[in-house]
Amino acid sequence: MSSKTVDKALSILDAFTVETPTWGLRELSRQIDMNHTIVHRILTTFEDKGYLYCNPETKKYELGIKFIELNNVVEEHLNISSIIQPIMKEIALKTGESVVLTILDEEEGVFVKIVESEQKVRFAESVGKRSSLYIGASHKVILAYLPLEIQHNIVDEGVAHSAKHIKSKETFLGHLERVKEQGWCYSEGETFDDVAACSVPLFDNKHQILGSLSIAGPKYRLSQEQSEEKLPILQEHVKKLNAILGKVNFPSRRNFLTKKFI
Amino acid sequence: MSSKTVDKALSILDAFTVETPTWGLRELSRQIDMNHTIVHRILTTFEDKGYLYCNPETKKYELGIKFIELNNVVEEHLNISSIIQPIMKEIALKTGESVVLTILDEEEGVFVKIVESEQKVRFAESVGKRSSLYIGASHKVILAYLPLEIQHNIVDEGVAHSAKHIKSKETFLGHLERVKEQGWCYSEGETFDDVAACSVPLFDNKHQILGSLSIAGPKYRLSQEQSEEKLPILQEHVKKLNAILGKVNFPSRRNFLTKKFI
DNA sequence: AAGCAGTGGTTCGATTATAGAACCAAGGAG
DNA sequence: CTCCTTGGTTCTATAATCGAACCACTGCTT
Repeated sequence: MSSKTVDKALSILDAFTVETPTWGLRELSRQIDMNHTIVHRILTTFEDKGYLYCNPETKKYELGIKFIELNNVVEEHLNISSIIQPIMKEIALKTGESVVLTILDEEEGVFVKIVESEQKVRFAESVGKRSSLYIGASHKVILAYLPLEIQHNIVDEGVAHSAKHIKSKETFLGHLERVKEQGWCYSEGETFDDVAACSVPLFDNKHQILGSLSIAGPKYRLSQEQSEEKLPILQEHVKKLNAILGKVNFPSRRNFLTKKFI
Repeated sequence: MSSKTVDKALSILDAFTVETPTWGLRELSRQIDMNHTIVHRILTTFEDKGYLYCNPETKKYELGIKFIELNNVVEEHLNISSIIQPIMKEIALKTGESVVLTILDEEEGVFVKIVESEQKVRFAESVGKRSSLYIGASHKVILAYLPLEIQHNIVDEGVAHSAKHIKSKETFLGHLERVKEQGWCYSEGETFDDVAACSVPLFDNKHQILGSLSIAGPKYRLSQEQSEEKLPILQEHVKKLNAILGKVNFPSRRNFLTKKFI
């Protein structure tokens, strides 16, 4: 049993996105189809607690600095800035490309950290981006190490959305099989047009997939051949990283696996 | 009027800190003195909504990847990665020291972004750190531009906490006055032992203080003389930044000012 | 192996916080 | 001035919450 009130409160929070970062009271209550009284009460509660900020001039609400603090709690707990980011920086330096850390969160992949190369291609704004596992090398390499049943479900979902890079369910599942065999995945223009990526898997201490590390750059600089040249650098560092992740008990987020089958 | 239930839910969230990032059910309900039933209901609601993750082995709860997403919404809205961070990188490159962005949030200062120098001094884990305005150059330079009444309150607070760098209220207020006159603040070993910093103020489009930008490094490398040599670089870039912030209408977080006096 | 103390989690009736229509006051737009 | 929309408040029927008592399980001690 879960709390109706808190559930509503979190639905309200969910409305604050990169696309719509500020909301007026009436506007928001219309959007989520709730009485404005309750939206008002919840918004002021968030504000009192420092979770939202209400601009006194526009009377519009936006997410508070609190979320920068909470983000840090998560990053520290996942050892991102202490362990993972230094390795990402090294890879970025040696390959000259941006490095992306993707984490499996329930049935989706989230870009959790991006270390940009010196070259002027901006990815940083994609941190926090969440998407389904059938699209992009960073996500597909994760999918390749998940149970077949999950793969079927997610590929079905991709087919239903008529993803242009999926020719047929069978060929795509075969592709995933090869990805798992070779231990890496390359893709071009799937998540972003003109961007290519090469990804390798990350595992926890029980050898379960928990995410991926990718190098990403513009297509013209990161063809399949070029990325295969840089692959050994990526693999070498990820080997180190996986050895560490196997010890520190990185908290993987894969409850959907256990829950689905109970 | 604010929602009792949501208020409780947020108090529960507040328990998840860098120091105590995971909680068991009973443990947490004892800590915040709430019946474990209600804590359980709220925790599962957060979990259902992806805000918390429950480790199926330890049965302990921790903050979810969701907060990385919400952090990004805030950072994008504040133009941090698009506008501020590039300028911070340039300053870090030219001065060779780490650069810290501090934002005034209600009556406290929060380290919002840190760009580290190549030198091996780690600050990144301090992102999200929140503290009172009487300590550290980054915070004091903000305080210096706040109304005198606020300065009095906060310095009183510092005296009450017997902060070792405050000799007397009067000399400290005089110090703040000089900081405001000269437009920058230097400090040594206040926020962290062995760390010195030099800070300049950031203003919004109505010339109200909204934060500060600092260079920070180990004392031995950043004496007052050395930091004054690097000050022009900092000032030059912050001048550019302030010109931009004056246009983009950076959402300042200073409601305590307006609210206090109504 | 029985007993105990600790977990996480659930049930259900009494209690209490919430929901939402109706209401202000204020600010544009015409 | 009127109309419309805004943020915000009031008040009571109603529905969600509270919390004692409960279960099942685990690990420790006797």
